[in-house]
Amino acid sequence: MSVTLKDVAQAARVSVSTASRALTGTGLTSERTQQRLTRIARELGYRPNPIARGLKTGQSRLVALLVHNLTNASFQVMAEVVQARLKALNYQMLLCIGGDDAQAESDTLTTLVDHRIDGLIVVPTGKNGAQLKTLAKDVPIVCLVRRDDATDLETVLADDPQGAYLGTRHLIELGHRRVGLIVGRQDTTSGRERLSGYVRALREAGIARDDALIHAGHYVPETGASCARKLLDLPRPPTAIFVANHEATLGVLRVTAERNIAIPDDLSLLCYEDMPWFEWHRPAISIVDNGARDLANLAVDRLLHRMDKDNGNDGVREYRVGARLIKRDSCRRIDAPASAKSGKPKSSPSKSSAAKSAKV
Amino acid sequence: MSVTLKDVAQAARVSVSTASRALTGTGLTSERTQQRLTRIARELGYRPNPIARGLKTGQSRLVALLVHNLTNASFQVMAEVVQARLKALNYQMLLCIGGDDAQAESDTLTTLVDHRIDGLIVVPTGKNGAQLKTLAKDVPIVCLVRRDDATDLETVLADDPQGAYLGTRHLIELGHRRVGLIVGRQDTTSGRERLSGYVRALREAGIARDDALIHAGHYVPETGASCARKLLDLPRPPTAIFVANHEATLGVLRVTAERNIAIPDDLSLLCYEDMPWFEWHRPAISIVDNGARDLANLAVDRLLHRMDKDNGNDGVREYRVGARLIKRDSCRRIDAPASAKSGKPKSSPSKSSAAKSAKV
DNA sequence: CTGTTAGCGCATTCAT
DNA sequence: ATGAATGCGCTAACAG
Repeated sequence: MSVTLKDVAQAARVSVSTASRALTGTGLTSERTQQRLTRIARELGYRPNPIARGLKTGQSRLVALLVHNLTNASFQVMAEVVQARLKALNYQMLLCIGGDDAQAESDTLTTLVDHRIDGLIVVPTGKNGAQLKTLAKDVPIVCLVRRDDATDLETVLADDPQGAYLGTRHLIELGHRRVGLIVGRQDTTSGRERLSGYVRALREAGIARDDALIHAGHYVPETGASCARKLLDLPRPPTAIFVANHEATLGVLRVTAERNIAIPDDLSLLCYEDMPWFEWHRPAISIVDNGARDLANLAVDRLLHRMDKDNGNDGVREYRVGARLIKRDSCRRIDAPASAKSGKPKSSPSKSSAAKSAKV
Repeated sequence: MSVTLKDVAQAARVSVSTASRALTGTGLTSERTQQRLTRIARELGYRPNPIARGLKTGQSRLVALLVHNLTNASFQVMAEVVQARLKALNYQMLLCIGGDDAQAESDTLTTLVDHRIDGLIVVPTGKNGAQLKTLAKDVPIVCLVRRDDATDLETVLADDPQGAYLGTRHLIELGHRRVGLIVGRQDTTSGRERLSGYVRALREAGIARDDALIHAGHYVPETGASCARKLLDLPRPPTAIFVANHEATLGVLRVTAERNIAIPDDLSLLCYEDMPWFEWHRPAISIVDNGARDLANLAVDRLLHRMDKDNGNDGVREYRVGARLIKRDSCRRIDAPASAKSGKPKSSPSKSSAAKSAKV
């Protein structure tokens, strides 16, 4: 079927080992045979068999990325980035989707090491720490986005405390004193950290924390919808909502639409993690950018580093990729904390007539 | 490092071959040793090495999916579906992203067969037909979404002619006589077929085709924006736009927003291929569902079929997954083809008051 | 610098 | 029903 090293060797009248050395460029062959072999190999259309090579070397040229899904925009760009980076280095990406499920994660992990992957980037569920720890002895692992507290693996995290802080502070600076927060499950790193950033911004501004304004939930649109309703049904509803649970954003928008709440006129909206359509949306949605692209790149960097030299457990550390506030059009300044609006019409005719007040 | 078959054999005091037979369940061993070996293997934590096995059998338990990107919602669900299906069968998915680039596709393809993938599902660019044809001799291949005309590979397509027809007819039935079409590049299967479906619906309705209403372009949001502008700047702009170029949808929405064109009051909008946020959007966006999930499932089915028995080139055929019209809220009935509207204000209060004018 | 030998872990042929 | 032997394609000692 396909030409093997043996074929090349025979054609060149050398031994297989010489052929191997020449083609792998170990520098242990004469310049001449090196070039000759290379040429012959090319002519014959020789392609080394990674399987055979892998059996010998214990390497597979396979690197796995384990994420929860491909619905989350951050995971999408991470997958794209990782795959692009790896391809450039002649690695193939094994993309696995764990659904944030402990069992699925566990199964996948064992299968992956079975396949002798050369490296792994994983968004851990946090429930298979022991297993991860064990596997880490055999294969370089980098955790991404979430930390697995039961391990001491190299980890690349978003700076969620900072991101949530920046976002919240932004809203406060715009005059909002009642900022609703819809955040992720508190058993996840990001969920907890974003809450903490929010709390800190409040504290710094001397605003009392009001737990009625804080809702944590699963990473699904429905969470956004139900939490938004709860917030808006409050006797004194928030003037701004910070949706720090990416997936929940859709649900929140749905509710504001249902209730004819104009953004940003009636309510300021700030979301976490960018999505392609956020900036095309009307109004363009302001966000706290978690830096998905940079997170992925850094994770790859770190993984390659550990794969390269066997940097054992030395220098295992945690990295943070800073968050950035990207102001678009979904947050507005408010003066009067509540009560009647001054409402001068805004330049945006299709919007609620109350628009203008936003500006001042 | 890890326990090998040899270890198991030794522990069981049998030969490696017996161990192999027992564990692979060839039925060529006594029931007793079979069970005994299984038990011992489990106790020892034996995991077969796919690399070694692959070297022998020529199989890798690896199946590749080659798509253009992960931005397109259809590709996202396809990746998720393929990966889920394969995982259940103990295959790993190699996800490759070709960017709709001929060179990248070509490179990727060779790398994949190097890795001895057991099967391939590919959304072809259409520019590497010869190569695909060659590879198909070595590995089962199923084309997805696009056909590569230079090959005779098993292909799973969306029923784009039907989908575009259904969508266009729907708009016509709502009273629209001037339906703008923003469609994909005409050098792609789907681009051509969607145009043809549109044309057919027009013809059946006795509406003359107006090329000023038809725009084809690359699969990017910018296409949608520029094409939408051209359409809306027409002396007699369309009363409905059918965005049959998925990626272009964002651009179209941007323009309608910029211009304060209310949907569906001023303009009906119908899109192709679903996205999670379409139904959360306000107004919820009506779509022609290409059936991404079913497409992927069928592709996997066909691939498995060919992988299973070596069904050579027998029964190579093309499959179509029917499209479905999903009516939501972005299309409305119009009565007067042109002129002043009878304009009953719609239930959508937050929309522009200027809405009407766009109509004429 | 090159050829010979050995073996990675496993499946499979051929004996028995 | 089982063991011994062979080789998948390649790399890596070990000699020369």
